[in-house]
Amino acid sequence: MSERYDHKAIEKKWQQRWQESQIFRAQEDLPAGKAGASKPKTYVLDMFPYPSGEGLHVGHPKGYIATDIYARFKRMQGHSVLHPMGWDAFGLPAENYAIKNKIHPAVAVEKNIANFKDQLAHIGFDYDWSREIKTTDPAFYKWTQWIFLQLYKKGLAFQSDEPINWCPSCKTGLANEDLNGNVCERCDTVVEKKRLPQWVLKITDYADRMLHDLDHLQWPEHIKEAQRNWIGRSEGAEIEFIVPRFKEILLASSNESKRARAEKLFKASGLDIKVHTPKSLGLTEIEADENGTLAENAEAKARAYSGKTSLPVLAIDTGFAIEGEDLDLARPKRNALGGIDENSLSQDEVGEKMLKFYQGIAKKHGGRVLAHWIDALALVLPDGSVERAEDSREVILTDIVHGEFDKFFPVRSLYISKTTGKPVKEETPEEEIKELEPMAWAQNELVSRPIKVFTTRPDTLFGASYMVLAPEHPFIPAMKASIENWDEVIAYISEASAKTEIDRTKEGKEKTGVELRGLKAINPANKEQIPLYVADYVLGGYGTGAIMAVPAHDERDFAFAKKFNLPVKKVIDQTKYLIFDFDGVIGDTLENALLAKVRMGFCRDREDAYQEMLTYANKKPVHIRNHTLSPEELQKEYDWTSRFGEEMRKQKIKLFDGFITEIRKLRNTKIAVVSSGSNLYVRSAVEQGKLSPTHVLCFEDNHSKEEKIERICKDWGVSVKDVYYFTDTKADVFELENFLSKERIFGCSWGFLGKEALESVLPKEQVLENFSDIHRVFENLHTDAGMLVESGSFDGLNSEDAKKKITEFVGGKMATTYKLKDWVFSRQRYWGEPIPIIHCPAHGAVAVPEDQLPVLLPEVEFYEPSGTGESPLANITEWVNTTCPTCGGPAKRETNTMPQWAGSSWYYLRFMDPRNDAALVGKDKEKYWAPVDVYVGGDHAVRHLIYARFWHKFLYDIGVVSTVEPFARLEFLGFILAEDGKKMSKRLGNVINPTEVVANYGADSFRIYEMFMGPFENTVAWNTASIAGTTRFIERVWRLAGEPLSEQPATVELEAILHQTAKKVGEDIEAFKFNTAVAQMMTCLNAMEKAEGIRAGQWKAFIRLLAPFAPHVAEELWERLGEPYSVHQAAWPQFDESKISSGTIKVAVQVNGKVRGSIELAQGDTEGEALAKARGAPGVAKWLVEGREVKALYVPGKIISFVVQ
RNA sequence: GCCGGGGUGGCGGAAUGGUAUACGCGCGCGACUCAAAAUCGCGUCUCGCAAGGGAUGAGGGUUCGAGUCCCUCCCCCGGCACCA
Repeated sequence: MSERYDHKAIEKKWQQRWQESQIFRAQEDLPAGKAGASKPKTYVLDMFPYPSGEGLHVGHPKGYIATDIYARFKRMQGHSVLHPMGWDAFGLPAENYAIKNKIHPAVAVEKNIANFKDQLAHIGFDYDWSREIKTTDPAFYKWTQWIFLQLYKKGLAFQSDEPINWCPSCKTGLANEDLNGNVCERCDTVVEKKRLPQWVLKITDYADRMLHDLDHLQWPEHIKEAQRNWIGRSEGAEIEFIVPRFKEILLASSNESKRARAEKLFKASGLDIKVHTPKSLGLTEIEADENGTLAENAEAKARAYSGKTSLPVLAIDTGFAIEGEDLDLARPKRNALGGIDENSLSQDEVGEKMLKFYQGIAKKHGGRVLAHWIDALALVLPDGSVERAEDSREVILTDIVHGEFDKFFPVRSLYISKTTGKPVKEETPEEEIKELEPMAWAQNELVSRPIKVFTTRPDTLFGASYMVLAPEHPFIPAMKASIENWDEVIAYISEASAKTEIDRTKEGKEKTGVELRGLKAINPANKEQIPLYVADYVLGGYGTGAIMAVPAHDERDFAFAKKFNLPVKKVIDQTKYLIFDFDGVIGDTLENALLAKVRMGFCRDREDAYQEMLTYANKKPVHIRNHTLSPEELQKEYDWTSRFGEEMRKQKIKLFDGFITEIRKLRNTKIAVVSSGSNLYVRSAVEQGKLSPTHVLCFEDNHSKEEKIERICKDWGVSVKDVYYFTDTKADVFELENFLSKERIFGCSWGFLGKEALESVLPKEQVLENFSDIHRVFENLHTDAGMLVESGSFDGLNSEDAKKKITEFVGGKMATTYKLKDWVFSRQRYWGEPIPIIHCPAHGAVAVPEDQLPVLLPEVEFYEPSGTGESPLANITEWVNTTCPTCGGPAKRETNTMPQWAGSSWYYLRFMDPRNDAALVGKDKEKYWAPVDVYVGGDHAVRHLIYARFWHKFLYDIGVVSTVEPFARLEFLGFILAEDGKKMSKRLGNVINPTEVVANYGADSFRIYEMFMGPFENTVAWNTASIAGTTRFIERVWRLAGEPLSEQPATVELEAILHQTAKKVGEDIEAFKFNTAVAQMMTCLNAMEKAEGIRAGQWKAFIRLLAPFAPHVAEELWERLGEPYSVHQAAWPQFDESKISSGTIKVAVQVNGKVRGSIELAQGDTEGEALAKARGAPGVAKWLVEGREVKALYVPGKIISFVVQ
């Protein structure tokens, strides 16, 4: 075989043969035979491409090659493999392409698909084309529509006209996921908010499950993290703050005790409200003539009259609320209405009269009429809109219309029935009546307005010193009448809404905002009145659109507070205590005493210190650990510690120095020293200013050292009250426990006594044993958590506990919010699946009956978007006009279409059963193939995957699929950049066409090159010059195939390499480490070229290993070896673990950590033999004689290591 | 800012805590050739004549032994980003 490898001819030959023989057709090996011979299955899937007009560049096939290799590998391992391909052909890009090139999108898509398929064909993929699908095929989108209908039936698809993102360039609404920040991801146009009727899918219902199930998926961490980010779950609490509406309130009753009681109750809720009674104001009746002219009155400008009680209802300055459900309506006196007898008139007629009366007053008195006059009325504002009167006390009236009283006058009794819990009725017996809690008074709608906030830190509630509302918060217009600086506020709001979020961010996060003057909120925890602001750093779309601001414990709030000079109140003490038992580290042993002398600089070395101590011992007894030692005993002790204590000694010095270093890094940490104070190390550290203890804990069994401790405290600057004795007297234990009950305490000790003591009073996890623990606990802990201070009865609690307790205390509830928003599912474009809904004037939105699916996308001549927010389909009257499935009456079709992501959210299911007419996937087939075992792709990490997971979980819930997750394993594909390191694009002219590469270098070479470029998930620049390497590799294989095979027994070495290769290639393919698999095959080839001879079995094994990577050349060589077609159906080579090593092992020999030589070890060598060989090894012996050998280490198969001194 | 992943020759990159730089590209030298291409062989981190020494972003720690584990800092890539 001396001819050159003719890749063109050979590739063509086998590509044809594969197609004809259909060997890659996926076959369900259904366990129908039940003989138990069911093959394992593997479903390998690429993210199906959108067939763009640009065609494929070399980056696209990278993933396809990987799945192709994987699929071929699995097939050779005896799996039944599904490896399909299809087209994601709906969507904006296809439509925009069509508009630009003046081709119908359907035509363009067909053309592009043909082009793609042609390009793919040259690379030699094993796709099962019999299962090809495309999302634009009615037989496919019938089921996309079907899924939509199921969602609709379960209430998960609903209509909404909330403002959505509108791209003025693409002329369609977009989902949040379709944006980059605030610009359309397709055209970089800044999106606008537009109110359009939209279909929305309730993806948020699945947020928790999608989050939770991520943990079980074999996906790259960064993709899981992106999903978690996007779902953005945060746990916290919803808490209501109330904003009082009035400074003064008028009670309907003139009962003085009631008045005092009301005032007291308001006060208890933090409301500073003056309560009046008609009597206290000296008001009796309204005085106005029929023209609306009010009589002069120093305080009241009018009075009114009601069926039961005469009372004034016109405000003096600040407005009033009226209590009492028996109060109908504040009415003018009969003479003010022209002396009519109301009873002779109908209610409407009375209304007419009163309307005129009110209008008269409004006209005469500057048009200002205060609320209670008009609680029963609605206001027509200058712009024509109607507003509820009760919210508009200072609105200028141009007109007043009569309204339904009950609807507009929400009076609540301050008394409720004990049994029903409802406001009392007149006939309710006294003993049945229960007064509402103070808070309920305060929360009465007449008295206050609530603002709900979401916070993750309810534990900081006592530190909330102001509130901030998002500019779009509805509270602001609702309270317009009470806002003193309305002009300023409305100016800020309109400015903020004109700014895009990008602008907001660009402005360097400089905080802006405006106070809502005239309003105060009540902090529910401490009843303090706090100001309200509107500021754009609070987002309308997240949480409740309002926050409580805790500047002391939130960065953003802090920045804002600083700018607006707002109080910062610290309520979390982040100080942590570290209890440290120094005596435990440097205990009272001889060794430590000696070391202390050295460290203190009194002695040169240990020996020196000992001599000094010995001199001392000869004069006076030496005390060590409460023992008195004679000089002889001292000598004994010294010898003993010299022998056994060296290691310990070294360690202790390290420990102590290390500890001091670490502890000095700690901030917000108070250090309690456990010490009798005699320890020289501690003293030296304190004296050198390295350590500043704040507390001293004395673990002594009596107070005998009290005096000494106090002296030391003085030296150290520790207050005596911060000394705690730990003795067995109850009082002391109590005191210590008191100190230790602060949960920010950690103990650290290496001494037996100290450690035991600490463990007896601290939870085990708070007793630390080494520096890294200390560091972890003190630096990496959430710095925001801590112990509560200045928080009333909650002082001393830790953040975690306080969260629940404070939330409960203020009547809030624990809540969870998500960043994920419901999926805006309508597109005002032509090229998408029609939404199968019919709008009937009588029955509203009606689902198209399932037997009428698919709703075909009509043929049109003009498919350009209208730009008005109407779909182009709206103009096709013959399509739009239909009949209602419910009543048969005339109705209109929904004209919006689905987004591009619809089809791709379930297509992987269709591949399992692509031609099924009765179901989107047959149950048996689904059970056989699901889930996708390996899913390969890049990009789309968030959107496509989140949408598909959502739909899949829904399909699971309605019993269509049997797995909770669609993609068991995901492999992320790194992109290929152009040779210039930039993204490949037609515009930059740096696109490399795979068809050309294949033509020049061959498909197998191309495939191997793409796999060999680097780790699969890496983004690497294309380098045409480097393909030469893989081309050479293929050609060398070809050439070696021309050599005669050997009849000789295989050499151990070559056999070993082959088994290693079989092992590594298989493992690497499984792990998607194709680059190292290729490297191993190259190594193997190098070895085979150098070998004396290759046996037939070895060569055949190699060809099979190569087959998934280079299917054409492998197939050709396989045939030439006389083996039956096809190599891709041959069995994957097994390896023999015992043959992986070649009998002798080369082992390195280290001396003091440096490699000095290496030896050959035979399989059966014992440790002794190995060490003996190593000692005699060239280059090693010389290093061993130079020093005293103290340690010899043998790690079998790895290394021999000597330590010498 | 937060989260995730990284930082190793001229380049892409290899390395269960065990001889760093496998494999490939590029480059240099040589063989074959009239010559070129192709192919084959040898060499290719760095300082040093050598013995040896030094290098995996910087610094420190643990270990007989660290690219790999721990800590601090710097830089790059990706995601999120005023998310309460």
